[in-house]
Amino acid sequence: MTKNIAETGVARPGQDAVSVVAQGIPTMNEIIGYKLRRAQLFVFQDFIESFSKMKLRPAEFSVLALIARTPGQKQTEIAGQLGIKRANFVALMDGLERRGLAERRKAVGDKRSHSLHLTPEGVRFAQKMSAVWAAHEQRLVDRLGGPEARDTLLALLDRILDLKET
Amino acid sequence: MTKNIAETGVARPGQDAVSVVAQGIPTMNEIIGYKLRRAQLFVFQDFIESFSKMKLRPAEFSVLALIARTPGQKQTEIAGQLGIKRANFVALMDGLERRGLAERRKAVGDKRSHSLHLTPEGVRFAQKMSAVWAAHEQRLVDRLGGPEARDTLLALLDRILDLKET
DNA sequence: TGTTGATTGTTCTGTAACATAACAATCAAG
DNA sequence: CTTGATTGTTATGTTACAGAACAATCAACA
Repeated sequence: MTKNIAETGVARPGQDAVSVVAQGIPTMNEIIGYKLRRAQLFVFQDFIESFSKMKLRPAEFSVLALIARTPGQKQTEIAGQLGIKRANFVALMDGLERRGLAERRKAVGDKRSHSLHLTPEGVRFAQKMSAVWAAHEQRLVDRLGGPEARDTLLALLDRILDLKET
Repeated sequence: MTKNIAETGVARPGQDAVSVVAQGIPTMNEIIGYKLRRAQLFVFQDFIESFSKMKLRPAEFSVLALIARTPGQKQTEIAGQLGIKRANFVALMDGLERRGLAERRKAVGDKRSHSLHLTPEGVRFAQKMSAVWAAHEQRLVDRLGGPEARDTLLALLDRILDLKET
């Protein structure tokens, strides 16, 4: 019995030879986590480029979107919804406040907490922001092959995320 | 005409009141990049916990898997396939070599480059690694609802990644 | 009322991932 | 043999993220 290339694993190194030790070892294409990470990196790349002119990062976008939709929430609430530690949220909010887009107001019933709101300029900013985002999102939908494909993707991602513990 | 809660945006702050400024502003659930990131974080979390005992991080896993499948490739080649800068690859490979799992050999035709290989111990390690990974991956497939759902997900992620720059 | 334990925002600190620039050794091509 | 590109490496900086600790404030209760 003559050993073939795959068994020796020495010929044409790095070309298309596959070693014997590859038994049961997955290809990168089969790994959900890997594909997920690459796709997320690509999407974020497009997002960041889309917002380079507005100087807005993904985390800042999500904070503004949340405040715009339901103003008056406390810092911990917003941070919690986005999975951001409240310690790390401080600097983020500082930036938005310094840029005059959002502001902290003393919460009425609780002197510890701050309720978050958009400034008038922040409202205008959020409108432009949404338009830029819509173009970005449309680009992704095009790549996916249509709105149905996007819905399918979002539903699958929800299956991974839903029922976190149990 | 009486203004309702949504129009004033002041009543029951932070509960279910939705401000007027929310026109056109997306919910987090509609944002592909956001869902993608949350899902990727969740999957990596499960991955990291699965490999906490073996002390193996995702990047190290992928490097070992790549070397196992096609040994003899140069550092830059492996790094390139994984999207890792060759500068950052050095420390990663140092770690694998220090643990006796992989090794750099002088490439035959090129005195600059190193060809990467698994040690005998690295081969055994890669086998166990694959078993642990299989369990992790199966957990994800279960969440997704079956192998077909996984295939659909991977296909959709490929659509995002393929044809990078037209 | 006064005390105790939890919560909120904050600061400080550390770690890991990632990018960029520069360098010596080596290659490849004219 | 010279010039320009490539390989691995070091050094450095930036960013995201986690944890501990703290003062101010709240909520509950003896």
